[in-house]
Amino acid sequence: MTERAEEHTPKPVDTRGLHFIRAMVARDVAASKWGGRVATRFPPEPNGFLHIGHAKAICLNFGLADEFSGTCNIRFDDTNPLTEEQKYVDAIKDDVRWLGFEWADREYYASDYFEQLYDFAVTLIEKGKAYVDSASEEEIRKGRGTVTRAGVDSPYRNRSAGESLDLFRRMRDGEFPDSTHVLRAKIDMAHPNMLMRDPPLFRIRHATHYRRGDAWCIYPLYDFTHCLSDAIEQITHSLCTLEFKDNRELYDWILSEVGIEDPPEQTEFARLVLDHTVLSKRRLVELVRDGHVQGWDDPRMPTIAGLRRRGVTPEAIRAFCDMIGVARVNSRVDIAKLEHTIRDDLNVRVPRVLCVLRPLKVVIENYPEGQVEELQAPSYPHDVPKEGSRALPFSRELYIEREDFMEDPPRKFFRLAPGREVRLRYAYFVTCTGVVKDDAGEIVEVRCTYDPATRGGDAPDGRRVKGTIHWVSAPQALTTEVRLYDRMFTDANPDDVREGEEFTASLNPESLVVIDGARIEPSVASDPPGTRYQFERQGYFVSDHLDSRPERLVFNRTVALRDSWAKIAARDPRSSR
RNA sequence: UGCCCCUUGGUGUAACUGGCAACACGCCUGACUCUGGAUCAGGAGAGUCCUGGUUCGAGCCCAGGAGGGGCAACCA
Repeated sequence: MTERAEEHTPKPVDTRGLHFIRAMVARDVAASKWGGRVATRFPPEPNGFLHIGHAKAICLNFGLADEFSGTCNIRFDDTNPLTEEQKYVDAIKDDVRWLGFEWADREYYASDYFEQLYDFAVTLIEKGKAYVDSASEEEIRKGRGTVTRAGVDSPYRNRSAGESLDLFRRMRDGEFPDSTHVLRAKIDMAHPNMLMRDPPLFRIRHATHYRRGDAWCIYPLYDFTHCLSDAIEQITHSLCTLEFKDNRELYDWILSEVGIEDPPEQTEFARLVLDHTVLSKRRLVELVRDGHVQGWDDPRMPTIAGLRRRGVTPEAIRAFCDMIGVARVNSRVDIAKLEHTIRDDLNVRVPRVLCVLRPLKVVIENYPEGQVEELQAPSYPHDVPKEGSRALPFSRELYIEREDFMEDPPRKFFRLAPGREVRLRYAYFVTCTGVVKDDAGEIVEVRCTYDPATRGGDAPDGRRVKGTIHWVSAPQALTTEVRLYDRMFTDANPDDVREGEEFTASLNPESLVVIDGARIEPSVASDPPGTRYQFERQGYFVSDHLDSRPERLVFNRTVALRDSWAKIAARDPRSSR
């Protein structure tokens, strides 16, 4: 509960269960603060791709607007011509829309406010609250002092408003090279908050801006731009991450000095930190630049584009953001939560299909050679309220998963082994009669017999089997490439490294395992790229929207299924040997 | 050696103006099952960073301490 929310609360609002920002907004609305209006904004800088941390901010800002019948703007915070590009604004808009949020015509750019920002700066100079400093960057940095020592006034600090005004105008006119002058707020060089020690407001940058071209050669800095952009757009609740906490004092100072009425208020929340990945732009850039991944949309990346290519749905991401909540505590979220929301969503959404990742040939000795029959298989399990089915060809030669057969099985292994009977999903019961090995002793073929009476997968005599395994018919199956993605880092916190080590030290060498000769049932042949499936007993997969071709399907694993057998095997060495 | 923020099961959060710590993820059992999936039922796991204080009563209030984080770009 914040002090300011409290003083505006005429009568108690039931805020139980709401996170602190929703509670604050609920109180503000009840108290008719800002006339009961709620206006938020999502303000990315177009200098990179959005990641799941941004998704948290997007869900928060757009979500609040929805919940309180308010508005949420998208605003590009584009005040640094050196780093920003149009391609990033396009990608960002695309990602926000994909996540399911709409800003209608409320698309804004800080760079559209340059003129107004300039005028506000003039106001400040005239009030004696800002001055042009002609010291070098080096001198200014030194003059700022340290966290434990006060800074010292610049020799230019007391120059007249008239002189500063003149200099500022000439800065704009392009008379001076970069870094020769800078406009600074005049606050207090001994302020305990470093940000209040006469922060720079406008700097000279002879650089072409991706939107404004060469119209400007002075550019406003974040602290000056952000609060005023919020004010211009009449934002009420300006939400940002914790590291901007100290900036709030400056935010309020500027709005107050410039005379903004009913100013927006900044509230900070903890940014998302996710296990087994990195979310800082710097780190993400390094991964791309150094070739550890194939690009910003590499399915291992925590970017929206990466998650999307990985097969994650926007609904899953939104559910995840709901689940993790919003608070002021720096915390680290278990990636299992993300995986859970992904499975939870995909489970009721996507059709089931049979795909054998690592094929092992099976010959059904008593099945007529050359015969092919079609078996009907439902696309969804009974507990998923969806309709659909497809035909599965069955023949004498099949493929099963290599790991579903063991010549000498351990305890609790319910799959195929010599003498054992299992069910081929949707098909028949088969019993293993033997194996064929190559010269090296490797099993290259499993021999079985089938029980024709179990067609469809049920035994008329009520006989039961412990295992059901997936399979495909060898002649009809499609050979595909399957990319198995896993968490990008083995360490929960890649940045927590030993002396002299890079964060890349814990890069997971198996974050991508490419399987070349997987076999999938033919029913998927003509589905469009980007179609999602559950490969039964394996996980959720999506056909890669860039690389998958009708003649060469490529699938990405979104997330594996929960695997309690793997847990048993890992826990009990005798079970897995 | 300054200013600011934070501290609740393994993890993320909740607990209206103080009233016997709840939910989710994860984990473990069992049931069910043509996915070792899903579902269902049950369970373990914190006494709320520490020490004092106020109070009939403190996770919530007060004091002191400890630990974590942010701040010294003409980045955002």
